[in-house]
Amino acid sequence: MSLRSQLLKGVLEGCILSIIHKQPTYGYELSVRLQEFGLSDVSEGSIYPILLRLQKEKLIEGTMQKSEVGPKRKYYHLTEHGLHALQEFKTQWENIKHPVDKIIDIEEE
Amino acid sequence: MSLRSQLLKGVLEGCILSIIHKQPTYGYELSVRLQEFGLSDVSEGSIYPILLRLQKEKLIEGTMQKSEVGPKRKYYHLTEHGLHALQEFKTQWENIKHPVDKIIDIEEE
DNA sequence: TAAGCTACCTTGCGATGCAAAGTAGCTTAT
DNA sequence: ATAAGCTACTTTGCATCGCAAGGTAGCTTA
Repeated sequence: MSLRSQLLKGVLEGCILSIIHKQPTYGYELSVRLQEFGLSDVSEGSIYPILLRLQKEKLIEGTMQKSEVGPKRKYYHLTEHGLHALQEFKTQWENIKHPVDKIIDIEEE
Repeated sequence: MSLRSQLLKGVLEGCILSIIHKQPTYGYELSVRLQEFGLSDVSEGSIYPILLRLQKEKLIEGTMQKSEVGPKRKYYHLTEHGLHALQEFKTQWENIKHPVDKIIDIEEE
């Protein structure tokens, strides 16, 4: 398991919550969106289990909808509970990001 | 296991490498240094296993040294291999940090 | 001599990302 | 028609990591 995969732990879940919050999205599109944002090579084997887990925890809800150009899609949207989880993620992310950035830049002291 | 713990995966190891690189340090002091930087409540149960793992992977080397005010301390310093690992961590951290910050801030689009 | 700090080590658990393998609908080329 | 290729979702099991919990022991001070 790569360093990148370790660093993504918890992060990926938060990113998915954030993207879905902005606009209801389905799994396959998430991999495209993540790539656009710079998180390339996030496989479906990562995304779908997260979606199922988030649904199980009642943070998101999914509904199947017909597509006019392909197979049916499962669109997910955030619940009230999921919104809180997103805010909690943002807080924790900032709480870690700032110390880490400081620690990384201690060379020019 | 908390969200914070998940977000720290891989991160803590990188931070420890960075602190040791700046100046050879021993385990107990690391918990103090991390706290000063804003990573509070990082327990010894997290730090010592990481140090042993890093040593096993030849990224750091430790030597026992007498202290004039307490028990002996095991000071660690980075190896050549460890310096490469630190640089790799910095790169990966930036590669993830920037996309995540973008994804988190998509609300005001 | 007891308390309290310093300093180190070990074990086992829970959570997560992810590769791998599978199913199936739809579109386009042959 | 039918094969190829894309879209789209699911499941299983593994590897890894942070960390709580519990333990050992030296040193200093009350």
